[in-house]
Amino acid sequence: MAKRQSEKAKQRFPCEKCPLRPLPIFRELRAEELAFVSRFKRGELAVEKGATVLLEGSHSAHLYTVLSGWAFRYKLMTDGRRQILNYLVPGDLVGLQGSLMGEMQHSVEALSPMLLCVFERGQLEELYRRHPGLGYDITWIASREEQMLDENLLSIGRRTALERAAYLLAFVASRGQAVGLLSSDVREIPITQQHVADTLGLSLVHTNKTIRKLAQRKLVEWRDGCRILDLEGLMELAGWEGLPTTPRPLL
Amino acid sequence: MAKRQSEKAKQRFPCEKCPLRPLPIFRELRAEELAFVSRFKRGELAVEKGATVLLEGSHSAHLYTVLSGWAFRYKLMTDGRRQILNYLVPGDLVGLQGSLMGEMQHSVEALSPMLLCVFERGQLEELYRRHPGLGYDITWIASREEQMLDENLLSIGRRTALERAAYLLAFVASRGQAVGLLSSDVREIPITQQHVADTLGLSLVHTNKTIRKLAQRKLVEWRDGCRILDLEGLMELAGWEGLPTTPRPLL
DNA sequence: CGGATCATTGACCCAGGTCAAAGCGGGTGG
DNA sequence: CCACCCGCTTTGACCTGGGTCAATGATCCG
Repeated sequence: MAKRQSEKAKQRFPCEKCPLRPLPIFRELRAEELAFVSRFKRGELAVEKGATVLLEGSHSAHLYTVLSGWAFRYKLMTDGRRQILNYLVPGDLVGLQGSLMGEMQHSVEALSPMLLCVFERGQLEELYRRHPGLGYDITWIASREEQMLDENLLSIGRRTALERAAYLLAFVASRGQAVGLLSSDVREIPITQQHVADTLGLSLVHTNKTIRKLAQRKLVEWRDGCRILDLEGLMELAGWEGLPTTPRPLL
Repeated sequence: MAKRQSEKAKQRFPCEKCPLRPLPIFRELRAEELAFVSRFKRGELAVEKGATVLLEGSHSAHLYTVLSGWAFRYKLMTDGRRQILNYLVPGDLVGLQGSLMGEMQHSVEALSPMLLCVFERGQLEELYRRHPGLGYDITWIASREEQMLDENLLSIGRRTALERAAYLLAFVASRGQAVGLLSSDVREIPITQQHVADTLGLSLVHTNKTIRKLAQRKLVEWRDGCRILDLEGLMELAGWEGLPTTPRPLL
């Protein structure tokens, strides 16, 4: 029943048949809102693994939603120290800060091949004007990001290395799972130990030794990225309750 | 032309004569928006130093704006470890997360006597519907909080103890200064070294030794709270550019 | 005067950092 | 098919930034 793509095929996934929307975690949009989002969408952008989606200091004219794949947000210090701030999975907004405040204060890099829905920054105000409900949704999404950052801050500030690592892997796996990035087919989170180190504020060497301990406890397995063996075990070790299950807005 | 206060005098600062609004950092509201905010406001709440304004896990029916005073947001782990997430100064929104997602995921405590403007959570949707511009402003504020958290995360994750302390004090001082909490009269930030420790993810003892080093360098002075002697020096030590100076929305 | 709350200091210890050197595929050019 | 390189992981040896414990001051307040 797949509709034949136009020659240009800019949009392989029109919003009306968005593969994400049917997922149970996403709140349904009203018909007119969906129609608006659909017009709001400028096209799709495919990026390769390792590509920089947005660069700190830039003034991108665009705003994105992740359609598929993994990415992460990070900041660099002038001497090269890197801090990963959060991970991005399908349904997440990319570049909202830049859209609201002008300049990006962090960079975004793809962890895997990705597909992004492209929106125009300038039309955000119209979105708020025409569909306040969508504006509310965007605030909701920003607020949820804030919550995740709070928890990450708690983690880096107050958890031990082992707890931190357990928390991070449980967190990323939960988020991936919620949007279907992890399944019985695909079980790996596409990150390296360097990513983990730069997220947890640890050195690469110590991160390796810490992950090794998690592996000894049969909580994870590390071959070609990270595979979670025992999500509950990780959560318990970290003292983490898990993600809220409330349905969330999309786009 | 001042209107006589009613006997109850719930509102000593009606929005029209808000002492904050005239400050140069705040964007001006249009007349009808101001009128709406004014009706949106339920009253004022005075809390004492040390009081808990909002508690993690609660479902407050209210949303606040800080009118005067200092506060901080924090999370606790079950075993008592505390992580301070951010500080609040006049103009900041308190409890937005709770309003959007239901349950508060962090607590808020007053660092000094405070005055808060009280709004009703349930009316948020109406605000978005009737005044999309205000909705946009709220998203802007949430996004700015996100930026601050990003920077704090970088700090805890990648800066040394000395850099972290310098960053924190410069950061809090800058924010206080921007809204007139610090002046030639009042020069102290009302925090204890325990607060600093719980913000930076350090022990109290080490925090003390670190602050001592900053004092030796004549960057700060610690008598009865923290007094900043050399803001530029702190910023340089931390490798921090300072707060954006763009005008921000209020309420 | 007795108790609180904070700040300060010294002695000692350990989690995590740094340095250095291997492993271990996978890709690629010869 | 082999040699070599590259990106990533793993391990060991050693060191240090920051933690823990314990005690002492300094104010303030009732």
